Amino acid sequence: MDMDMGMTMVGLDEDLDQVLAAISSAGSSATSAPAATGGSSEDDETTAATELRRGPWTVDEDILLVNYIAAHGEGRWNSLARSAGLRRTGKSCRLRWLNYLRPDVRRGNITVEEQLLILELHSRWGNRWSKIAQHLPGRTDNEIKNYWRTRVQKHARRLRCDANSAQFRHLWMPRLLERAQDLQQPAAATVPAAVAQAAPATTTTSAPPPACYYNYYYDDHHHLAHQQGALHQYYSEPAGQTAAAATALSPDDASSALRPPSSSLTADDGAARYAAAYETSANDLQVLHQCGADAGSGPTTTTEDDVFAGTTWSDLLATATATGPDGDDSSSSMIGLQMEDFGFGLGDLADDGLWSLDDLFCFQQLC
DNA sequence: AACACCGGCAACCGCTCCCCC
DNA sequence: CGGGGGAGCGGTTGCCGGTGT
Repeated sequence: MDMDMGMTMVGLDEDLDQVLAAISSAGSSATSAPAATGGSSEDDETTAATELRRGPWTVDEDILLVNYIAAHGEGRWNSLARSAGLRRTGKSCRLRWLNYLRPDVRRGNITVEEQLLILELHSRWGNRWSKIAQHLPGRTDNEIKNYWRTRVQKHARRLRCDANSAQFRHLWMPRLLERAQDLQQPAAATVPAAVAQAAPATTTTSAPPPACYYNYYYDDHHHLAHQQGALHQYYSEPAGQTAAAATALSPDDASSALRPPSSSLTADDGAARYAAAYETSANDLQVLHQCGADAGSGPTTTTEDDVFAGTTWSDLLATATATGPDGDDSSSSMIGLQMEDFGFGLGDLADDGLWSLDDLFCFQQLC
């Protein structure tokens, strides 16, 4: 790739900090001069006008783009790029805005609940990343695509099956449900299973998040959301919404470190756990949905074949679990998946009663 | 300490779709 | 109805940082 490696790399949170700091200190003056161009003579300006920049975005370019969109709005990307003084293609500007600078972009770890949704939606739609992203507020198609190509396919390789196959979903979804339940256990510990299953959506999200959640949230989301709120005057997000979202977020790779101590499970315990896991996941997703809807980025329906028209996250996940990957009502649906489907009981699990990748791998060998 | 390898991810490319004239 | 331009989508590339040797 012929990227200009001499320019400042932009792509991490600290770079966004630079953008914000620059905006706060320079104010609107940043819009007057495209610092990235640097041309002083007419010849230079002519050259600058004709040569398009490629590669990583600089802080100055981000500032130009953000300020211009804040003032004039999105759309007409080619003319926007010219008007903003950016030596970028319209496509590049659009991509940068949608995938990185847009105020409602949520970055950071994909939550377990989001992973479940991605897995289910991908089974339904395949590589329709933008369509899948519509049902994950704040996530971009690019992020989901990268997540799928890197992590999901990696897991599939380790399990020696195709990431697109029902076989992989049968193996991986219970694992994700289990993790979702694990991450909810501190808040749900005092709630009887029957009550938890019948509880309203807010039940599992009203308690303060565990410390690990809060740190994650503060570091990766609140911090970012707060800064972006300052950056974009037209963007405001009530603190309560982000706080609610914080309780619903969980680290993507909290897996083994967050496992509870060893426990002995009965078959009934297992069934209850899966049901509870499903409930808490759905509840969390509903909270996320509510936040996203309030921010104007919740699940939307734009096509006639959108099976999730007018649904909440709970409905959405329930729909996903009630219908098989190919639209049937087979036992391959998520919540319909019972341990006996695998031909062995909970007693075959590891000592801690949880599934690990190794567990799954061993099971895979048995199939 | 130096090097190699690999995963994650931002960005680009090519294609298709859609809208306007 | 057809052409042109803009927008969007999915696939791919290549850099960067972390990790292993």
